[in-house]
Amino acid sequence: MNHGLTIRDVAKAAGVSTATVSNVLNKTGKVGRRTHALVLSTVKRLGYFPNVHARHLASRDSRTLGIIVSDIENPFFPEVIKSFEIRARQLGYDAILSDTNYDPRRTRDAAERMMEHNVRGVAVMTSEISLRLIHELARRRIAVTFLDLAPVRGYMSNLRIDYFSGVEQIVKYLYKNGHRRIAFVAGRPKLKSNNVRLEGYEKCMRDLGLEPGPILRGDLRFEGGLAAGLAIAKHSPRPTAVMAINDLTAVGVIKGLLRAGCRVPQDISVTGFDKTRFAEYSNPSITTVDIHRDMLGKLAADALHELSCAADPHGREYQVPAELILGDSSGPAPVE
Amino acid sequence: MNHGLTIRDVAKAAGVSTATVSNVLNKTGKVGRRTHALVLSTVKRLGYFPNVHARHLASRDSRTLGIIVSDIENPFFPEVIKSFEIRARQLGYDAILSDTNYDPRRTRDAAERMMEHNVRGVAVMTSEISLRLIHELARRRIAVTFLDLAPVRGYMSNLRIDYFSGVEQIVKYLYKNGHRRIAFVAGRPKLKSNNVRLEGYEKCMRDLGLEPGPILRGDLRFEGGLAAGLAIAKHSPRPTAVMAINDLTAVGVIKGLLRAGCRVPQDISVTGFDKTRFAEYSNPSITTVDIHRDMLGKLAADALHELSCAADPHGREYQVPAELILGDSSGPAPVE
DNA sequence: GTATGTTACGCAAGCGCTTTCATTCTTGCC
DNA sequence: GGCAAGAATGAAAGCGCTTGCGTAACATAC
Repeated sequence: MNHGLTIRDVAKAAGVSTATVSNVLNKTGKVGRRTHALVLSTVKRLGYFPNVHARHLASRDSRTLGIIVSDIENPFFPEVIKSFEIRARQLGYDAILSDTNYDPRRTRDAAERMMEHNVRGVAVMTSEISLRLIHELARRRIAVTFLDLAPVRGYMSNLRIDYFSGVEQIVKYLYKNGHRRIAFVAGRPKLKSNNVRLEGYEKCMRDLGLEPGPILRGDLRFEGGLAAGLAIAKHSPRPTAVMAINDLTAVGVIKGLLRAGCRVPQDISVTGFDKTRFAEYSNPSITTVDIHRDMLGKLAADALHELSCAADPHGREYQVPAELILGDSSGPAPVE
Repeated sequence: MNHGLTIRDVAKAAGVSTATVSNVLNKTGKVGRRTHALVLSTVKRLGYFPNVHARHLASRDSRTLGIIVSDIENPFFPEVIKSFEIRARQLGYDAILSDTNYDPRRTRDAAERMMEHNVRGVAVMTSEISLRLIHELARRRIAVTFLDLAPVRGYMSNLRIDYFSGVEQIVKYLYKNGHRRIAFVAGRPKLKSNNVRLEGYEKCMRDLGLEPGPILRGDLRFEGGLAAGLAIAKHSPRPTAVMAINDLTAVGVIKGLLRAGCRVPQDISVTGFDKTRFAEYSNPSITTVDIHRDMLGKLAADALHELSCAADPHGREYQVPAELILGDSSGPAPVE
């Protein structure tokens, strides 16, 4: 299947040894100026590209980082992936991506793929991963970063999004605008990041002397938001504000409310979370929380680099701030 | 960097040769039942995973397909990527993804990455690729599929989305609803797929005895649509319908129109293209055209598989149909 | 001129696997 | 029981590259 040139072809054409070509390509600085230039021009003239597989095998180092996400179609991930890849490349790594589609079996496959590729590290951005796999990765000394999941250990770092602060900012903002009955549309009860937000909401409400609720079930998607929106419109007494677990849910909630004849934000304010493009492009645009997804990908790559290079790796916790972004979906509570 | 087990460890533990282990793992059928089972259980017990790099090197076959997209954050791509990867895996390939961010230099990098990885084939889903690179790929006998771009040749197939039919369906639908002044918001003039839509619009309009225009410049993104929407609202005589080059543009157009005090669809109908989630989740939801992105990814993988396996490869043209999807952003033309 | 240090380069081993081909083991049959 | 044919297994070469080490070439100091 390989119809390309080998390093030997280049060496022969340049009249040097393969070692010299290799040294030039890897910039080890062991080659003289003249030879260096000669080799480089020969490489270019022939259109030679080194074979990564051979390179990785010989150097016993894949210089590859992996990223496992649960759903590339979830607007949360593309930006994370992009910044991860850009940062990985800057650091000299190749990056490979696996999508698990929220399926534990495919998460297994993804982790195995990472092991087969002998990656230096892998950013696990899904919660469907089993403890067994995590141990397997640790056993092979593959660096790992998690998202709001694991305690830090030798080869494992953790990226912690400050969900609580984000939720707190929303609740306080709504409170300041006169809202007292604030509903919450939840996501998947099994997801830790979801629960953090839900619990944060409950705590903040109580701290302000408000009774949490109603709390509706969602599914992190448009459909769940839609159903919740329809339900909230009929709820009595009707909440004056709805906090949705994420933007997609908020979009659904708004649609449901509009369909039920409620105006947003005049009758009911709605907030989202995550600052996806939906928040900006929605009509009305959505008040949401920016959790800096681009920083997330970059940090993950940095963390993996650090872990995999350290002689005595020491997992760290990275904190990613959350920031309230005001949109047109929220405003003062209606006078009663 | 490699702390894993090798095939030799497995062979030793099972008391067989490495050749036998390899034969078991590759299911060549040359190994007896008893030995087969023994090896398999040993592999499992030890937690062994073969090293892809060594495997690819030795077999001279990467069994890898690549996909190059221009922007993973563009909602057009994630679904394509996903179906591509799923299909590739079904066919026994590893899939690698590169994002070019619309940058010709990064497109170069991406193509080089594909060569370094010795991929069997690559799906090029961006138009920033140079002829030189295409030739380089052909020289290495790497199968290629393009999106509405290249003529088919030996190692190259083409996926053609039936944009014309999609545009035609929209124009006829609007015409039937009484619209006579139909504006168009274009994308990037250099993109062939954009021009096909624009020219299709002009032709359809003329065929119906209508004068095309006004034609506004967009950028395929929200911002361009927003500007166009604001401009159209002031246009005199005001169009009763706006066809946007894609959904994101349509979202912007709607926002612009609303901001300028036009109601959608009562005053002006708006249509999009591509059936991204934005179309569905927008308020109002957008009348758009489904170009079956999932089919696109799957077809690309199939096409590459076919090309790379054929003894005498023969590029083909694959046709992907377009389908009108009605939303709430369009309706009868206002009576004048 | 020899001894010493430095730089530039080549030799060759070997990364973990596949694959060819030779060898050994079964099995059936006369 | 002996033998050929076929099935099962192993030995070893080699994929394209990196890298440790050795050597040649040259400059410098005595």
